[in-house]
Order: sequence, then C-alpha cells, then structure tokens
Amino acid sequence: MTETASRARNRRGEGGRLREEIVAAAVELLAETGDERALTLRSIARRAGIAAPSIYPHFPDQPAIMLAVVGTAFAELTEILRAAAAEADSPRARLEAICRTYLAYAQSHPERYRTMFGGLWVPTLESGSVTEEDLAALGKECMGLVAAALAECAAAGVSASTDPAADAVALWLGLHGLAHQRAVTRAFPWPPGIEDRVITALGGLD
Amino acid sequence: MTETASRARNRRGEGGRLREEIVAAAVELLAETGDERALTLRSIARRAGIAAPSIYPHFPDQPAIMLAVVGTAFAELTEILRAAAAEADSPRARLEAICRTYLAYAQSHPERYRTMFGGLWVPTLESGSVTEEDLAALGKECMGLVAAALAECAAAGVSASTDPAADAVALWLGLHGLAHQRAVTRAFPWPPGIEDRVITALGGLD
DNA sequence: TGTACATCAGTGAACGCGCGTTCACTGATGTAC
DNA sequence: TGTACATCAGTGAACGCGCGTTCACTGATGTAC
Repeated sequence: MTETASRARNRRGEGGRLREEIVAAAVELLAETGDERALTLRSIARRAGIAAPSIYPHFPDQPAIMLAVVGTAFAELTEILRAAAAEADSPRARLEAICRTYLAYAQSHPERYRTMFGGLWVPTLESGSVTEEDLAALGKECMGLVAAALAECAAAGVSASTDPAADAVALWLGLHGLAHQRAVTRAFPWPPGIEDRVITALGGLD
Repeated sequence: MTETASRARNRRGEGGRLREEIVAAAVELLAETGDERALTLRSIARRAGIAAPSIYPHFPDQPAIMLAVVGTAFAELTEILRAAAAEADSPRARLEAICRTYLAYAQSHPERYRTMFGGLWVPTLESGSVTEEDLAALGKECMGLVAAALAECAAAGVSASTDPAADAVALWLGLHGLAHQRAVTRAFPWPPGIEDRVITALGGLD
C-alpha cells in the first residue's frame, strides 16, 4: 500500500540491478500478505517503488517473476541444507539434521514453501533467466542431499534401507506432507513427536 | 466461455435448488480449468447459466462457494474410503484399501485435491451453511478411518505400531505428501513401488 | 579539456477488460378470500 | 370456482476498481571526436 518514496535511478550500465530489486519486492510482499495472489505486476512494482511498465525490460510477465522467486527460494533452501549437513559429524546426525532443517525452513517461511511446492502458478514454458529446468535441477539437488545422507546411513548400518535412492523419495514425501500441511493449516491435532515418527519410520532408523 | 442456454427457472419454493447447481458449476469449472483462480463469481454464474447477482441469495461471496465445494469433496472422499474399507476382509487388506483408494482419488481429481488441501482460499470465518468446523469434522473423519484401520492392524499383530492414533497421522502425512506432489507436478522421477514404500514403512507393516 | 550525441533507465498517461457488487425491476405462481 | 395479490426466483444495467499492457516520452550519463 505505502509506496516506497522516490527511489534513486540506477547508474548507466547497472540497470540489471532492478531485476534483483523486483524479486526482493515480490518476496517481501509474499511474506507480508501470505498470499500468492497478492503478487500482481502492479503491486510488485508499487512495492519496488517503480512504475509498472518498468518491469517489462526485466521480466516478460508475472509468472516469470514467480519463477525467479521460487528459484531463489530453492537455492536458499539447498544452501541451508548443505550447511546443516556439513555441521553434523555422523551419518545419522547428518540425515536427521537435513530432515529437521528442511522442516524448520518450511515452518518459518510457510508462504514461501507453499509457493515453491504449490504448483499452478506454473508458467507455460518460459524463456526467462530462471527456467523450469533450473528449478527441476534445484529440486533434484535438495532430494540428492537427502538421498546421499540416507545412503550413507545405510552403508553405515544405521538405516535398514536396501534401496536408499528410492527410499529417499519416500522419506522426502513424508517430510513434504508434514511441511505442507503445517504451512497450510493453523489448527491441526498434531501428536507429540510427529517429526520423529516420520523421519524414523521412513528413514528405516532404530 | 460458452453460456449454457436459457435454463428453466425453479418453481416457487424450490429456489434452494440453485444452490446445488452453483456448487456443481464450480466443481465442473474447477475440473476443466484445473485452476482455482478461474472460479470467479461471474465465471461460476456463467457456467450455471444464471446472472451473476443470482448467486447472492445463496452465497455471501466467492469463498463461501469454495467452502461448499471443498465440503462436498470431503464428504465424497469419506464415503469412497468407507466403501473401500467395507469391502476388504482383513485388517491389513482394509488398511491398504483405504490408503490406495485415498491415493487414487487424489490422482483422478488432482485439481480437487489441491483445492481441498491447498489452503489459502481460506475464508475469514464464514457464516455459510458449510462452516470451517464442518470441514474440520470431515477431515477428522477421513483421518479416523485411517486410524481405525491401523489400530485394527496393530491389534491383530499385523502392524508394529504401538501408538496407532499418532502413527496414523504420520501415515496420512506420507499419503498426503505423495498425493499432493502428484497433483502438482507433471514430471517427477517416481521410483517404482513408491506407494508401497510409503504405506509399508509408515504403517509399520511386514 | 570541451562538447555533441547516442543510449540507457525509467516514467506517466491511457486503453480495454473482467471483476464484485448495487439497484430497481419483472414475470410467474401459489394462496387468501 | 374465480380472482386479486403477495411473494418468490431471478434479471439487466450500471458503478467503480485494479489489473496487464501499449505508447510516446524524459532526463541523466557515458563516450566519440
């Protein structure tokens, strides 16, 4: 609503900076409203303190901005997971750290998580700078971290999994189900230790 | 787009029928477009073959219609699950039937499933004829079916679960993660037997 | 060092559209007398 | 049995709004000479 007061124009040759500012404005707006539908071209422009048409040199349309937002979020999540994995000092600790960090990320940014995995904003094959292949790659990278940790556990005899690559998908589905349901509802009769139940059962631990 | 040609006005005293027609129109529109956002008051009215203002005597606003759509869908799913459970002739068969029927429902109506669990269309405490409490009750009923089947399995020694009520939530989360991800993406590297992996691990089976 | 100019970064007004919502209305039909 | 009338079911026109998108533009700034 409140327009950011007259922003300084970028210097010549640095016009590309506005691209990042647009994505940042979209992320902020998403966090504040919690509603993907509030991210219109005009509302994002208002938030960024620019005129609506100024978006066009940077994005062909609104879905392209969403794609960039989701791309950024995936890269961020991947980085956080990688850092969490690096700090753990045993296979099992690593797997648990990854799972819990994943769940914590979703819980602290529910609106972002919903947008990342909610589908449906799906653009029709864009030619933007973040492509659907990039997204799939980022998703695969997250999944790869889970798979690697589970494989390590299996190799160390900590997990009963005999097919870590496939079981990692099942484990991720459990995490996703929990993360998504939490991101979507305010009240839900969560039993105590629900995270452990999911991680332990699907990780083949204990 | 195509307007249904001149529909016959309901007879006196039967105006309430239009309510069902509106919900049915919304469900059709959702199935065809696959996009919740396409369900505007006007588009639903067009689909139902009525003038837009004719909706108001039946629903206060668009979210109220969504609530009715979701309510109907939940009731339908619950009924299907109950029927599937009734046909199975052992605890384990019953649990598996419920799980697989749940997944099949989501797979054959992805757009409906997304709407049921997607959140965010969430109305601000309506006073419509389908309330949020009704919805919560319907959700609880679905969950109850899973929980009962799991408890039965545990009692029969078929499942290793020692806390069926809590483990049922974990099992449902796994089903939901799978159902939702399938409802949202076209391409995903599903490993073979992913349903079994989820059901077996979270059900404490084998 | 000075200056003309091309280019870059972004603007402001305008358009047509579909939306939600309001209002006064219409015509069929059941009902009271 | 006949008829006046209240009510019901739904209409059609109109409104103001925010949206996406277009267009011609402006003014600062780096660069070629």
